[in-house]
Amino acid sequence: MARSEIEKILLAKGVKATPQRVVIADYLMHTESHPTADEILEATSNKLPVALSRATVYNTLNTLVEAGVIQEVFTDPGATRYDANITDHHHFVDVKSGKIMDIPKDLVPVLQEKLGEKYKVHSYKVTFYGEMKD
Amino acid sequence: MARSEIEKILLAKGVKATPQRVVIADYLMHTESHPTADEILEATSNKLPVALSRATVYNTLNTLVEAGVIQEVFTDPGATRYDANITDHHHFVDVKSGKIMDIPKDLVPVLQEKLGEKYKVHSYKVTFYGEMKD
DNA sequence: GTCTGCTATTAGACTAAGTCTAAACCGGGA
DNA sequence: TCCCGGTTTAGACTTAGTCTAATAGCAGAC
Repeated sequence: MARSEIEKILLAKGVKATPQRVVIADYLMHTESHPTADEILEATSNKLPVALSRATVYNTLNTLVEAGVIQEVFTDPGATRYDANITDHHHFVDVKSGKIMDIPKDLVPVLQEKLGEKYKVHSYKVTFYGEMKD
Repeated sequence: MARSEIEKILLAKGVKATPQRVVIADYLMHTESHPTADEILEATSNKLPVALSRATVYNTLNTLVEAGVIQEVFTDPGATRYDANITDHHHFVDVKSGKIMDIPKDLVPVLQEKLGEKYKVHSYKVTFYGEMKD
């Protein structure tokens, strides 16, 4: 994904494409991992003439989440993780390595009507815990 | 559930039944909510002649989780929540109030074999987000 | 071009959740 | 009784994340 592509995505979502935002979005869209804010800070700081501030990383991540460019992932305690895969999907956590894998939505049957009348379900997330076989 | 019942449960799980532990387990087993450590601290502090220390609450919760007496719930960022319902079950988060409801396991179809050969699933949790109808 | 005003970025103070440490406190055996 | 292990404790510490107030930078008006 070229740099200008990312600018287009940001603009299309109503977010001004500043260098800091482009660098962070670029990093997230090219990683398979689900990094924390600190990992993002470290990974992106050498991509700009001046290192990003911690506050900017958090500001930017929150802005991108609100704009629907990225998603937050809550699989475990501690740090929030971020995911540029904004299609509706689930997660698999490898309990040995802590690695998180995306699980396509269509592997899991539709669940929202399972709860019955009392609950109006907006969305649901499945988190699998286990081990990868290799 | 009588106080002595809780002592029995703790002992059966190999945990010494100190007053602090009994009070915390007792509170968790009698609440429908999914309290945070701070809420537990506040709710239990008047149940003993001397208020519990924060460290004790965390120590105890971790001990009880390891012993399988209670479960941790990760539905949102911020504080970890605790649940004395240790049967396999899922959660519904009311996005308006933040309240968390238990969803019995049998409302959700079996999912562990859906991922195919590559993944060995130990467990999975479904978190529904939406609104309660009243 | 330059003024103006808004938004973004920044360093660093601050808050909140949780862990760690070292000391004191038990309670059950020898 | 004394000892010894586990438990509790206050408070220091760590870490994730927010807030604040100042600065930087850009886009439009003139």
